Amino acid sequence: MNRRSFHRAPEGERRQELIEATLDCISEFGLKGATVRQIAVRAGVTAGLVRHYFESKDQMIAEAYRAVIASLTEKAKNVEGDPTTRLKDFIAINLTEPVADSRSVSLWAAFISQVRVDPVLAEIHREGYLAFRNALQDLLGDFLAAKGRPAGAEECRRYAIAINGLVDGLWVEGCLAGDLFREGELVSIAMASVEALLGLPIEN
Amino acid sequence: MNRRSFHRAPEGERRQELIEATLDCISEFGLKGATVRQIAVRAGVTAGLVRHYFESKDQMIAEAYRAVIASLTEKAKNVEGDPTTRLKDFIAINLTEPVADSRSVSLWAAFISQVRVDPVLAEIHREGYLAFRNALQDLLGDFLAAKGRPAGAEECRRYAIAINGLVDGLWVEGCLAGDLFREGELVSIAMASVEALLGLPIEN
DNA sequence: GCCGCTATTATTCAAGCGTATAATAACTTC
DNA sequence: GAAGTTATTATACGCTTGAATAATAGCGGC
Repeated sequence: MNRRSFHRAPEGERRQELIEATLDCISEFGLKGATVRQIAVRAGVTAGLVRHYFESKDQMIAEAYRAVIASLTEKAKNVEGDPTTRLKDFIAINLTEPVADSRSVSLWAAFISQVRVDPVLAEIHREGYLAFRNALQDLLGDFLAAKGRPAGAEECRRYAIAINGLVDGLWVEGCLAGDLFREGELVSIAMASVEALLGLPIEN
Repeated sequence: MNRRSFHRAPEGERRQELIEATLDCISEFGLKGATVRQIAVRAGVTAGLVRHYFESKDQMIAEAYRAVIASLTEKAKNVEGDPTTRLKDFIAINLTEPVADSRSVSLWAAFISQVRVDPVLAEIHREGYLAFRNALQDLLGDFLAAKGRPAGAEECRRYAIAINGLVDGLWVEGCLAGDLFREGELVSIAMASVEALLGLPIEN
């Protein structure tokens, strides 16, 4: 009975592979289908290895959630250019692949559904949400100032809440039932809606 | 060894109790914590009874999802009065308890996360989403007509998509982190946003 | 080219899972 | 109030789960 041959991977690399495999399994089989064994198969290793890299399955799940939030927010937070371009890009990025796809929303929903259950995940969620909304709030502050209509913190906050809600809602709808919308339709609706909300054109 | 005494409930009533217990367990322990045994404990019966009322656990879960969608949509679809009042109530109802609470969003997210996994749940989701959005679309058509600005189907569709996204997004935010908002703040933001989107006051 | 370290595999374990089956207690009917 | 029906309980079965343990194979240092 020969053992499988294997490759000893650098620690960081292997951890990342395991987390990626975890996310694959959650999106394809749901949280309860993401078993240690299934995850190991997906990562091309045996189940025991999981516990060599993570204290428990729960801890690995929590790290996987951090990875999801990072991938959902990093692209949107790194927009560059003048305020108008950054606002426009922020909206478009969040409603276009790869941020907007069915895998992402499945992962997002799976973790959201655990926020009430697991305080660790609740804390990770809150941090991510506030960081995202604050980034949008700053973006809006810059945009309004550049358009010659500077707004106070409270006004920016209300705009940020509304636009964040709008973008999130459209993101979910588009991810879950993309075939109900025409190509680029959600971005177009979002752009027009934000213009109406702010009472300003998003043009240079 | 004496058996437990028990009460023979009417079929409809017992089914409903089991579904309600299922939803309680999902919202408190997550989908994977909603085991047949746990659900039975919550319903005050023994585990075997589940299979007397449902062909399988999966079928019971699907019926539970139908119940969730019904409870999320029935209140919003049954608004009454003139078009302006109905639109106003539609927004307020969706952003106030009992529709807006953390249990609801946990349930919603748990099922959403399974839409990719289970085609049965996917079909239930799509029906519910379209019914909800179409109800909103009709509401908007009536409202715009009453305000003397009748709109075609395509225009109403775009408004419905945007406002549905806005309300859904705010609903999720409020349910997950209600403490980040002041009392009535989300309703107020939503109302002002819809007025801006439509370019009309929501007043009689 | 051997040695030592440890990442990885293989195997095992108790607990919990959904489901199947048989016994029985509660209610209906007459 | 006895008989018949069936909703409900109790128990058992085979499988999967997350985790623990022991054996081993890959690899860097010398």
